[in-house]
Amino acid sequence: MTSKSDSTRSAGKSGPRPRQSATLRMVAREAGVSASTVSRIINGTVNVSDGLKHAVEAAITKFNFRPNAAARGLALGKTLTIGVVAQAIDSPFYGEGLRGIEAGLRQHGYAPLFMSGNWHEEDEDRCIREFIARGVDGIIVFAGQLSDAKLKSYAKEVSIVVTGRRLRAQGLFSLQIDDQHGAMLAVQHLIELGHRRIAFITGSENHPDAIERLGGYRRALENAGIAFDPGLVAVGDWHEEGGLRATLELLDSKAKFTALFCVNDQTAYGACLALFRKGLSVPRDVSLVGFDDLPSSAYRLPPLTSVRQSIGELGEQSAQAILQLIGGRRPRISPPPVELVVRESTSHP
Amino acid sequence: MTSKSDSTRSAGKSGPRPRQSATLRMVAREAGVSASTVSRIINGTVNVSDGLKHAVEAAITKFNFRPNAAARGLALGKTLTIGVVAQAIDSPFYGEGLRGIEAGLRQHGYAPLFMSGNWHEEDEDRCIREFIARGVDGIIVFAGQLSDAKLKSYAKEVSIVVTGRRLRAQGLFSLQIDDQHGAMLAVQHLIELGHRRIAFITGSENHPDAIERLGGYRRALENAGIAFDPGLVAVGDWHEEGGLRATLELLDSKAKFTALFCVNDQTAYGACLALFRKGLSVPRDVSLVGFDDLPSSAYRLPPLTSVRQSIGELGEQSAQAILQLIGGRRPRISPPPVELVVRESTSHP
DNA sequence: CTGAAAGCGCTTACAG
DNA sequence: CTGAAAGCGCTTACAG
Repeated sequence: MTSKSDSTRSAGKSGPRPRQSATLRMVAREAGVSASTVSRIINGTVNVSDGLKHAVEAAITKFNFRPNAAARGLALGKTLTIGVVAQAIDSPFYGEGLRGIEAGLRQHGYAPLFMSGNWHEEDEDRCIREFIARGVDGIIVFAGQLSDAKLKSYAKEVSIVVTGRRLRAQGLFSLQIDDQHGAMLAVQHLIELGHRRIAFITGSENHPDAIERLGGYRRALENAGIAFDPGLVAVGDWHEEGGLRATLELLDSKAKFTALFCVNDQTAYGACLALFRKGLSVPRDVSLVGFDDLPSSAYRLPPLTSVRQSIGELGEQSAQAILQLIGGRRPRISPPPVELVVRESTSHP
Repeated sequence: MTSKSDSTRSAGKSGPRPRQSATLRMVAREAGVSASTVSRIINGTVNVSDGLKHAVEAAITKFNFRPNAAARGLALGKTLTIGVVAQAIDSPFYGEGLRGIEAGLRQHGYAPLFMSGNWHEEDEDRCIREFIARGVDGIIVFAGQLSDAKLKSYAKEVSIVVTGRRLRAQGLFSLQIDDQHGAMLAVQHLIELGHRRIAFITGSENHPDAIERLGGYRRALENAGIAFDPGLVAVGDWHEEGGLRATLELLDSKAKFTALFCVNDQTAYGACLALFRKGLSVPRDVSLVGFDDLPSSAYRLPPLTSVRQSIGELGEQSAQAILQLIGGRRPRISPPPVELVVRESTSHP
């Protein structure tokens, strides 16, 4: 960065630290046995006398020995690592799912390797290749844009669990929350309150979750004998900004509505601000429902009615599923239920 | 889970998939050279004729070869992996930093291994041990509770970059945002608007960031000749809930204040709801300032004035720093600046 | 029950 | 420039 001579000089001062942790051999010598024996004791693949066991354990403690993961991985052909294609590691919504994955894996000695797919097919593809190169034992694709075909093809090389779509194939398991049902709960709630003109802001038009939620919206209307009006649907971007923009569009279009269902909470946050800017009050002028039930949603003004999906649980289930798949078992797991959480952003029209 | 015979049966049907990716040897044979040569070509440690190079590249493409990371790690003594002790992988604030780390590392062929420390000394400790066992090349401790002594001690085994505190030691580099300055910006802004009775809600009492921000608050008051009143300080928990509770306490205590500075945005969200519940309006009755400038803060009602710290940039810098440290260079990096973002939650008293 | 040996897939001095 | 060989640290049939 600065002058070359300078960086060279400081390199001389503090060179790279040697990684000189203890090895199996050192422990074995200390305990007076062979490396094989130590290995077997550590892995519990043998019964030994208490004395020996104690001696080995003492040596392990003394050296603070922990088996080298790379060596073990190489010998075993597995790494106790699961690659996780996270779409956006900083998403307020998905984060909880990643946490669930982490928790679910840890119980079994596995650790997740997270990489961001950025909702971008190419990036997700790169992640998966990288994971395979790193020899992960399995991969969890937490939502995303990858084509079903590609996923199936990778599943021939490595076990894969994918969330957010329905897909069956050898070595592949999918787990999906019932988006359509969730959307129906939201819209039915509005209908029960007496609303007839209910607008909807979707995420992106081609996203499976968005399609499912739109489907639920339409079905709920239909069940109530309310005609679907395309003029009441606007497209956002899953974020606050899109919600703001889409709501302004809806408002400008002069379409009349007394309630607004948003494809997710972030969109609803944006919608809220748009309504505020136009001098409209929630829920007095417009009832508002989101989807996801983000932690913050209970603290909005007013607290937001939303559809809760336990994404954390979905993460845990994904972890279980991939472990079962790796173990050669076909997972039998059904996704966590969705549930409507009624707060103060909805009322009678 | 279910009946034993059942799970055994399905195991028979779809056993664990073999990981049979190509090896160096296969590529070498295909290209008609030795494994050494292929290795050298891949690593660019040799100049070869174009013909040979093409032959090898063709073989690599044909087999879709990617070097086995465990083997390479074992041979090289490094893994191209950096362990990251994230406190809460699902935090709306820190997530952006993790993303920055990921981006910063990728540019150099490194990948992060994230684990959650949960703001819990024991967990953080476990993470670090696990990382060392996995042979990571370096560790980034992204904030947390670990004692300085422990950190210094680990730094003898592996290079460490830690954020959120100031600490110097061999093999260790720390990076800290200027919390005190940020807090001063916030409080000065309130003072300039004409506020004299300014309350503060802190996070946890012993957290370094909280202490620094409290310090900034006090200094700004002092600079303006306003006496510090302990009755105007309440303790939250960094989350909405604590902000809500602390604000109610403040309100119930009958302490008079026209402005409220919160240790972070999530706390401010909670405060906002508390004020609303008490029939107070922001900013008419109380001006409100947060800290962090979460993406959602621009979409609060009203949009929240906050102190922005570029946590994403901090993540990137941490990545650069750890790579430099590993390379034996002493990092020269100064943390990203803080900046006040004025929105609509503050006004004259 | 336990040890010596081979092997996991790569890299890199060491010789040609 | 290129190959054969040794070695990274572990696990696990294979013999005793």
